[in-house]
Amino acid sequence: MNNFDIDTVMAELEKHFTQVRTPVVDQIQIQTKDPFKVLVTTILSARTKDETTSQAAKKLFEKVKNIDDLEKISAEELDSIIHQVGFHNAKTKYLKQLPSVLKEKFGGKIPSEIDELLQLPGVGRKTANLVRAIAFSLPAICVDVHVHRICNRWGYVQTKTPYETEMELRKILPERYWLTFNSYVVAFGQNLCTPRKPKCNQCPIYNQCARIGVKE
DNA sequence: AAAACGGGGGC
DNA sequence: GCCCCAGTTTT
Repeated sequence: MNNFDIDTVMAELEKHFTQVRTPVVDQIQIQTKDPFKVLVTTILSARTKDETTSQAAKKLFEKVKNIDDLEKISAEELDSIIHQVGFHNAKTKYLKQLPSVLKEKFGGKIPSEIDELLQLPGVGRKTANLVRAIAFSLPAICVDVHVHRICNRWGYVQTKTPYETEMELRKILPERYWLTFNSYVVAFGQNLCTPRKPKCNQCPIYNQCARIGVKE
């Protein structure tokens, strides 16, 4: 039934989903690993499509390249640039608060620890972990809805909340997979292992999966 | 624990 | 038109 083996699963995910899609921050990362840009992009990306986030971020970075630029830009202009991302009213507010919080608490530098990142406006656990992983190449497990759903579906964890999933994965997921896990699982979750009607008949790891909660 | 925030894309 | 969505904050 459930022959779940994380090495087999990761090998299959690498084989099938490396090229499919990467998080928007990875697209930005091609150009820079600048923690400021990674942080801003990641805040903008919350529950927003990558393509939309990417367009807004690129436009924004033409005018705003660092904390000082962000401090100077007016809320109106900022909003006009990022209006196409979802929740832009809240995100405009967060970005306007960001420079003062960074300067007062962290000496104007982007912090790399989770507890520090969580003090920034608009940054929750998912964003904090993603910034830590992408901008600083430090161990982090980024749990979004895909990771939470799929790890439970596999039977790899049995958890109620994304936070519990993160804590459990910290214990059982080999650290060599931490940086890539989210990208692969998200690509897998978008293309095959969708919330409803997953394409189990096409799944390369069908025999690894407990299919908990899957209606076929 | 539940509601609120929001525009974009698939069908 | 309707349904879904790579979260975080506020009530």
